[in-house]
Parts: sequence; structure tokens; C-alpha cells
Amino acid sequence: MDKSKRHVSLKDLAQELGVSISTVSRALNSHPDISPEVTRKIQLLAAERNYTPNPLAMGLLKQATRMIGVIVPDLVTHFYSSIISGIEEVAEEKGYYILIASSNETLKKEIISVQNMLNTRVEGLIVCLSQETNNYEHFDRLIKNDIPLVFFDRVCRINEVPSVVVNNVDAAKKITRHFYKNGFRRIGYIAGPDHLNISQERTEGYLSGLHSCGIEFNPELLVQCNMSSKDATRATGKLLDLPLNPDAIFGINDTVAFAAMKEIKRRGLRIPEDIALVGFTDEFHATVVDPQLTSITHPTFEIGQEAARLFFSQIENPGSKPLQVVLNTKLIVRKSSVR
Amino acid sequence: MDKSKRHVSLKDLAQELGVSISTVSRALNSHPDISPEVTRKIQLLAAERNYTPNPLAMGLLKQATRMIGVIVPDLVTHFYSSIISGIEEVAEEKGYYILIASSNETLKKEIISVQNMLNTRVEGLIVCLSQETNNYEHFDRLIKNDIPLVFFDRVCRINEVPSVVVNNVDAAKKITRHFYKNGFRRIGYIAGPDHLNISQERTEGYLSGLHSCGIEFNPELLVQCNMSSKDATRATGKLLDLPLNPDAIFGINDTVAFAAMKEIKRRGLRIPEDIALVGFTDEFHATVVDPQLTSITHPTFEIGQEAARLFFSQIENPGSKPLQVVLNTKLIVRKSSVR
DNA sequence: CAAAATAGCGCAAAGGTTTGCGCAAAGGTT
DNA sequence: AACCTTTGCGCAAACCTTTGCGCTATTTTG
Repeated sequence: MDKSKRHVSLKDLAQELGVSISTVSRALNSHPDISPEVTRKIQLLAAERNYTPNPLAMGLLKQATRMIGVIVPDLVTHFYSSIISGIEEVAEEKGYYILIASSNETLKKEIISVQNMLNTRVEGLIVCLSQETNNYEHFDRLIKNDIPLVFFDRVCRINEVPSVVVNNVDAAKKITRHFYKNGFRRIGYIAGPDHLNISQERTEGYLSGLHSCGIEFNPELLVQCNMSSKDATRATGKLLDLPLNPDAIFGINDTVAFAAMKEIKRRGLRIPEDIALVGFTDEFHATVVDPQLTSITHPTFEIGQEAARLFFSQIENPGSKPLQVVLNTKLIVRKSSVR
Repeated sequence: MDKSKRHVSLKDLAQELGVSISTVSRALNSHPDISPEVTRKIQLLAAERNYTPNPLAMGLLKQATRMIGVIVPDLVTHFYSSIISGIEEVAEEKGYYILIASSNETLKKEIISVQNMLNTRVEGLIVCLSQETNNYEHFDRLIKNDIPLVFFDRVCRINEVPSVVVNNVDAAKKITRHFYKNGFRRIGYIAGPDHLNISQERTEGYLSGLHSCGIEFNPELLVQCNMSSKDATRATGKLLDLPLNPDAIFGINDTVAFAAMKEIKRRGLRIPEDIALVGFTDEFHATVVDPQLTSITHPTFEIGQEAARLFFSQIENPGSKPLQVVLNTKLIVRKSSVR
């Protein structure tokens, strides 16, 4: 079949009926200028021929592609795919499509993706920063040009860009206090890189939690990692190798928590008998591991929904003040942290 | 900033330099008709102004959007998101973008998504059928119009549409024989709906495996479910409720295997001591559960890559015979099935 | 009954790009 | 000197849609 004839155009309909293109266009939009009989005839034929407007032509005309670019650190963890689901749900309601790219946790690919997305003429971007991202210039061009932008989870430029985050400080504090209440005193924490807001905030919550329990902060018990599985394993090892090793560990996110769990088990230690463990994860994973993991659950689907809503509020009221939506997390206590 | 001026066009460059649009276009494509000085001047300005061709205009002209529609049953399982990653990798190399939609395992949404994608003028579709899909008419229009189409995992119309699958029969047979070799005799199987190729093939492998071990098939030990977590839990219960309940269970996929694991544990039975369990999963999940799950691992990333390659081979040689790529799976023995 | 209003439709531009063709000026050939 | 070939660039069409404006009949108005 002829490639150019896969889709019928207004022109095709117009020729078949011997009217002009504009008449067909108006008829399909029920414009009052067109007589009822002509309108009916045209609409009938359009339905029969399965006509749908060409979005490329519309995009050119309206300068609007109805596409949102979404950039996530990776596609394969439940955390991000669930958030994407949330974004998609809201986008679909509005008749928008989403274009997805993965930065693979690298700054380089993030920059390229931003550029690619702009070249594709997305109307705006919803982004979670890569773990490497400590420089935000590639977003400044968007900000300057008023191209809608929303950050979620790992954010920056929060005075200029709407964002959705969770109450990290409070959550980390809750974890620390939970450990304390269950009798744990040497509480280790596996943090992420300093330039990420989530890492900073959770560290802050950890320290504040210790303080409120009257525990003095021991720097040996705070180790950093780049949040990869491998480096998290190393960091866990570092904690376990301490002469006075922790009796509880709290990992900054899913990947870290699972890596820690594996490493603890590998060394023949039992959870929670020898070491308690708490993660910062979303619902699904925590219940599938053994022992089930006490964790701060992220409302991932909702994060996606909120991000999309912030996006559309920018489209609808350009120039409004950047909002920051803070969602609540919950500490769900399971076996891994209770003796 | 003026919305229409977010991107510079050939026209803008042409006006600024006092030449025609066609000259600018040719210069940027290094057409020999344009003198070296003019070409240089134009290319310099284009670079400075950050010019990139408008894909909408190109799409209109070339009738090619460089977009692939991908429809998966869901977005949030590792299986599909990992496959999508594979598709994306290959697509990116070719300068294509992917548009993702989820059928949420329903036929209705699958039909809508196909229609939406076509309306968006994707160049073709890569699809995994929903678990409900037992009617394939919505794909016939694509086939008739030679719109590139590829199925993966759950496939249909295999004589007309290229597809990538795994060696399901063989894999299921291996599982059955593995159970036998480890001393299990009452081998249960939780199957999926009959209309899905993967379910049929794995059932065939199961039966063939039993036969080759000299075990007589006991229909009570084969239960069906719709592959949802909930229904898989029910199906597991049905097996466990049998007067002579199985000493080993094999679940048709990730979701089913994990649901079975949870239900077995919930009833206070031990894996593998009381019941052995084997799943059909991809790598990641199997190692995170406890006990680690013996399973057939899917080369998910590779499935995505192959699907994308089949897609592009259709774009490049339209009308060629539909190929079926069969990828190999491996039985990875872990604790859940060895006493 | 002439003038004005209205109904019903088409022309053309706009949005951005590529490309066949035309056209002018410059150079080259007899 | 008269012609032909190049060189170097512009015009306009095509892809598809919407929409302001203009046009022609018909109908209404005074």
C-alpha cells in the first residue's frame, strides 16, 4: 500500500466530495457557516474513511505538540516506572503524550536528553535529576525561555521551578526514632552524594533524630555512597567492618537498602537479630524481600500525578509562582527492624 | 518570552542574512549549489542561534515522524520496563523516539492505545498483548496497510507479523525435569489463560516434561489463573487445598510466582522444605526474595533490542517475510527448589 | 423595487522544511 | 561577436490544518 495514503487528509475528503478543503475543515468542526446537509455528508464520509486530524499539521499551526518530555535516572526500577505511570494517567486525561528518556544516572546523558527533547519540540519537561547532576546550567535555558519544567524527588532551582518532593527530613527522623524506641543505639546511615537534596535532607533528619533521642552523633556510622548497588555494598561492608559495628542500618533508598540486605546476609548476619535494617522504598519491593523490610514508603504514583498537575498548571497559567508540593511518606514497620 | 520564538526557524536565519529560505536550507545541508562563503556564514549563524530543524515540519514533509509506539500490559513491572529499555537503546541509535502506552492488561485499553498511536502518526508499533486479548482485529488494519508491527512475548498472527519470543516449551520442560531430578513428584503448575501463546507453550512444555520423566499427568495439579496477583493467590490456594497437595509448584510468570510465594508462606509452609517453587521471571526479582527463587530467566533487555531490530528491518525492507526470533532462556537453580 | 443584509462556500496565508525548476550573471568556446 | 555552460541563488509547491477575509447568490428590509 502506498505509504502516503495510510492516512486520509482533508484534501482527500474534499476531492471526493467536490468541495474545498476549508469547507471540510469547517464541517468537521461543526462551523455554522456550513449548511446542515453538506456538514452531514462530510461528517459521514470522514467517519467512514476513518479520518483523524494530522497532529503534525496541528502542531505546526498551533505551535503545540501535546507532548511532555520525561527524564528519569533509570527506567527499570519500580520507583520510577510507577511515577511514570502516574504522570501518564494525568497526561492522558489532558490528551497529552509523554516522551520518556533515561539519563542512566549520568549527567552527560541528562544534558543530551534535555537537548533531544527540546529538538523534538516537547512542550515542556518533567525531570528527576541523575545522581551525578551537580550542575544545573542545562536547565537554565528552559527557565529563561519559560519552557514548562517540573522536578520531582531530586530537585534543584526550587525558587524558580515547581517541584514535588517528599518530607525527607521528617521521614529520616522518624526512622531514627523508630530504631531508638526498639532498643537500637548504634544507628548507621548509608547516605548519598552531598549535592542531592534528598541526601542532604535525609542526613539532616538522621542527625536531628539522633539529637532528639539524646544519642551523640558518631561520624563513623555515617557512610556515603553513590547510590549504585555496587557502591552501596561497599558502604555496607565499611559499616560492618567497624570495630564497634552498628546494630541498625538505614539506607537512603531502594537500591541501597537491598544491596545492604544482601551484603548483611552474605556475611551470615541475621536481620533483625544481628542488625536491623530500614529502607526508603516504595511499597512493592519492601514486601517481597525476606524479612519484609520496614521502610518509608513513597507515594510513587501520586508523585507522578502531582508532577503532571504542576506541569499543566504551568501550561495553563504561565508565569505563576513556582509551587513546591510536599507529599507525606509513612513509616511502615515490618519484620526487619523489630526484635 | 514569546512562545512562537522559542525556536529559530530557517526563515529567521534567512531574514537575518538577507538570503532566501532555500539557500539557508541548502547551506545547512552542504548543498554544492551554495558558495563556500555563504555556506560558512549561514552555518555559523545557525550554530550561534542554536538552530535545529523542526521535526513537525520534517514529519509533514517526509511523512515520517521517527516515532515508534510501544504498548505493554503494564509499566511498573521490571520485565516490561527492562524490555522498554532495550527498545529505547536501539531506537536511540537510529534517531527514533518511542511513545509508550500501557494497556493495563485490558483489551479495551489496548484497542484504544493502538488507535491513539495511529492518530499520533507513529511509524509503527511494538506490542505485547494484554492478558485479556483474545481477538486481534485491531491489528488487522495495521497489517493490511503495511504499518510496521512487531509482537514480543505474547504474540499472535505469527505468520504475518514479526515477533520475538523465548523458547517457552523447552523452558517449561526443563523446569519439570529439574523438579523430577530433585525428587519432586507431585508437580503443580499455575497456568495462564488459554488464548495466550505463552500459556499454551509452557503448558505444552510442562506436559512434555512430565511425560519424559514417566509421570502421569494429574489434571488436579494444573490450575489456571488470569495472571493477576489476586487470582494467582487463589490458584495457589487451590493447589494447597488439594487432599494430596503438590510438593512442587511452577508459576507461569513473575507475578504468579511471587503471589504463590507469599501465599505458601502465609500458610506457614516452608520453601523448599514443604513445597518447592520455581518461577518464570527476569533476573532482578528472583535474587531479592527469600528464599532466592529458582527460575527461568528472561533476557529482557535483549528481547527489547531484538524487537526494535525487527521493527527497523521492516522499515528498511518493507514487505519482507515476517521473522520470528526465539531467544534462549536459562534455568537458574537457587534455593527455592533444592532440598 | 432597489438597497442592504445574510447564508454558504472558496481563496490564501500561516506554520517549517525540502527540492525541482527557473533565472540571472559570469565564465568559456568557437 | 554570438552562443553555450556553469555557478549561485530564489520561487513555489508539497506535506496538512485552521481561519480571516472575500465572493456570490439569495433573502430580507425600507
